[in-house]
Amino acid sequence: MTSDERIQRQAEDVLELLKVKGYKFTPQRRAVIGALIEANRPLSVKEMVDRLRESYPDMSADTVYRNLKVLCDLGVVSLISQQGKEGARYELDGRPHHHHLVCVTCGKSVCLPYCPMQERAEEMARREDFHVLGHTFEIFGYCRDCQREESSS
Amino acid sequence: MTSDERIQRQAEDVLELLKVKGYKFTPQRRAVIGALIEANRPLSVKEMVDRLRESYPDMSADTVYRNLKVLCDLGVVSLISQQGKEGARYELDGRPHHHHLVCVTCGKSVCLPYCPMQERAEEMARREDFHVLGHTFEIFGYCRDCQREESSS
DNA sequence: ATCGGTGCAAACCATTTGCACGTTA
DNA sequence: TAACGTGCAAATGGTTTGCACCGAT
Repeated sequence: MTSDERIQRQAEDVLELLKVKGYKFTPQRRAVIGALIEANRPLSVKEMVDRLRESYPDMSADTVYRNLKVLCDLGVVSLISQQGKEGARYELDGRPHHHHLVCVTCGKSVCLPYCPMQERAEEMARREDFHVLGHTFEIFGYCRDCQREESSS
Repeated sequence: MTSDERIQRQAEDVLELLKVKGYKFTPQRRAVIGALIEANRPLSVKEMVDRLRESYPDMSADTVYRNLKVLCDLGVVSLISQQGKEGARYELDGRPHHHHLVCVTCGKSVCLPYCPMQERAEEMARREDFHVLGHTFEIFGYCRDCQREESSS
């Protein structure tokens, strides 16, 4: 199974899930899902809106927010914690658990197929009577492109 | 050296650093530092303002923001990435490197004297030509108190 | 035809900024 | 007294909400 095939299948899964749960199909909703699939990395709302407006000039940010909320509630999209203030980033779930490298300059993030969560951390949480829901792990710094700009300026 | 002594000494270090760098001492600035020291855990700006207004009823949020910025620039305070939207949290640096347990309900966070950052992650970043500045690791879930409320409601 | 979804505009909220005044060094 | 720091008020920017209309089922 190629990466494209996997992604395509996932798109179908999402659409199927929406149907099952009684959500309607609208071009906008389809486009939001499509944007996340095509990007294959976390996108900020602004990035999504910019991309989407190429095909749907009237696409409004609220619609993107509302659809992201629906997709998060369905568990097919995850909110990546926001480093800096460029707003939140979202990515499609369903791939193996992983984390991110986040650029502090441009905000772009790339996937890091690695997870540092370990038994030791779980146990420390337990000791605090803390009911663990999940965790975040992000490495931040300058991405390739922003290092270039740094040094050339 | 007790924990109190260490903290006290750190307070002096901070004040000394401010003097060296040419910053002025104001009651507000002193109070912001004091609040972080007393809390000994990450505080949100709102929490700080609430505490500070007990002694300085006129304390304004902008002053807190401005002082936090100064302290961050000096490297004595760190911004903890914000889980959810209750605003950012800040904590005094200088203690051993650690991470946090963050409650998704009340936003409170407690320190986790553990760091999962490992050579493997560093290397993956290097492979991406990513210039690492730092990292975040947070475990989120329900704290003791909020579990109680969950079950009793 | 019904009800969910959309765009628009306004509301919100954390954070930042401009400005005139007060305070520290 | 010369900056710097402060409070206030207004601006900013991401996100949410109210509302009337439109389109999917």
